[in-house]
Amino acid sequence: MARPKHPQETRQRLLAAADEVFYAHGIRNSSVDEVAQRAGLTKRTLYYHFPSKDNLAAAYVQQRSDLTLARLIGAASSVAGPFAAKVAALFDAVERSATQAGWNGCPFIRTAGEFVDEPRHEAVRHASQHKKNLEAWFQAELVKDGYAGHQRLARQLMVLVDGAVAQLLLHRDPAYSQAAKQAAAALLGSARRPAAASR
Amino acid sequence: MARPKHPQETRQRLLAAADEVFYAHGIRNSSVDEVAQRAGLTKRTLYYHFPSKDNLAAAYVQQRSDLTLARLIGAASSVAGPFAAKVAALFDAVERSATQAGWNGCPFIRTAGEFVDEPRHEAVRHASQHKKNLEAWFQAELVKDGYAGHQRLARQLMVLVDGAVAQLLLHRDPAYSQAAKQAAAALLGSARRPAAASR
DNA sequence: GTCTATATGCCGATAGAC
DNA sequence: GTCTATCGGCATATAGAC
Repeated sequence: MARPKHPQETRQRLLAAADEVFYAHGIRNSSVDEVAQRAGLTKRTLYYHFPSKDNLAAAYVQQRSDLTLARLIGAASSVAGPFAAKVAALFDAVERSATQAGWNGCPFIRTAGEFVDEPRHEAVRHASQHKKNLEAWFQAELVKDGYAGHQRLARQLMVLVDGAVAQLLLHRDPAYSQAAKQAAAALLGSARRPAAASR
Repeated sequence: MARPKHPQETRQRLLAAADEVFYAHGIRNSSVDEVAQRAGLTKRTLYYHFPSKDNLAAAYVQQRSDLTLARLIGAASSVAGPFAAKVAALFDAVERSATQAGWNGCPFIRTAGEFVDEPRHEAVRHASQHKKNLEAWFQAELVKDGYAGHQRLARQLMVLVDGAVAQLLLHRDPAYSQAAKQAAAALLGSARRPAAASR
């Protein structure tokens, strides 16, 4: 077995292994043995770096949230022009991920579903917070572009994104993300900026 | 322990118990002991009526699908007038369910998430089929009302329904189903019937 | 048809050596 | 810091009595 000298490296390796295993099979359906083995370590070492499986699961969701937010907002922000164009780019990024091998749905919705009988679980709280963070970014961009009804529009965009992901998981058919993208464009189009509408 | 004489009654009782237990905790996170105990029977009797836990899980999802479709389509159909009004009633029915104690999200999305590493599982197939059945009803109603683009509109309605349910599970806030209902109204309004638009 | 009792295996977490 | 070995519990599924 490999024996890294620096504890932070070992911790990161365990987190990377947890990400693969938990995302592939679900948290409750994975064992800490699987995670440790994937990291090339033993269970006992895992428990040296993490106090419990629940704590490891929470760290996994938190790390996923950071990476996912950076990827989604990055894909949207890489496009110049109005907010509607950025939203279209975000839906395209979602579709690209979802059509790749190994894609297994939204880890945050899946975590909320897995631990529906433990709503206070730290992993569930991180999952909810992730969605709130994306919604807050939507809202800030809508305000920046002068949209009226930014609160409702941001909620509708969240509904469209998560609805598209749910359908993609159920049917594995990109037609649903296309439909969601068009719905987002229609909603943003009909709720034009008041400044533009009054000119 | 109660000893019903008719096997069909016992089977139904086990199915009712499975519905409660599986929906409350998830399928993989429930034991057949829990289900049998909830039914007032023993595990051995459960295995007399069902060949395996997987088979029981599939029967649970199938039964949930029948009841859910009847309830949703019934709530929509109880409203007179155009299809848009029926859709609004459907979103209201979803919100009423979701704000009741014991509501734990969409069992079909949750099942697809739980068994994401077993996509051929019978329970997963029933869950996908359930969504396809609701989408087919949407499409038939859209055709009946003379909407153009009924295929895309039906997909968008599915995205909005499941997106609303996902947000309701994550945040337990009916503002998201309200937002989804308004988005559905806006999409149906801007995609008016070609007959009405050309008159 | 329903029961008690059990086979067999995996789980999360820990003891103690080095 | 990482290892080998193990504890106690619970899982699905089955044996055999009545």
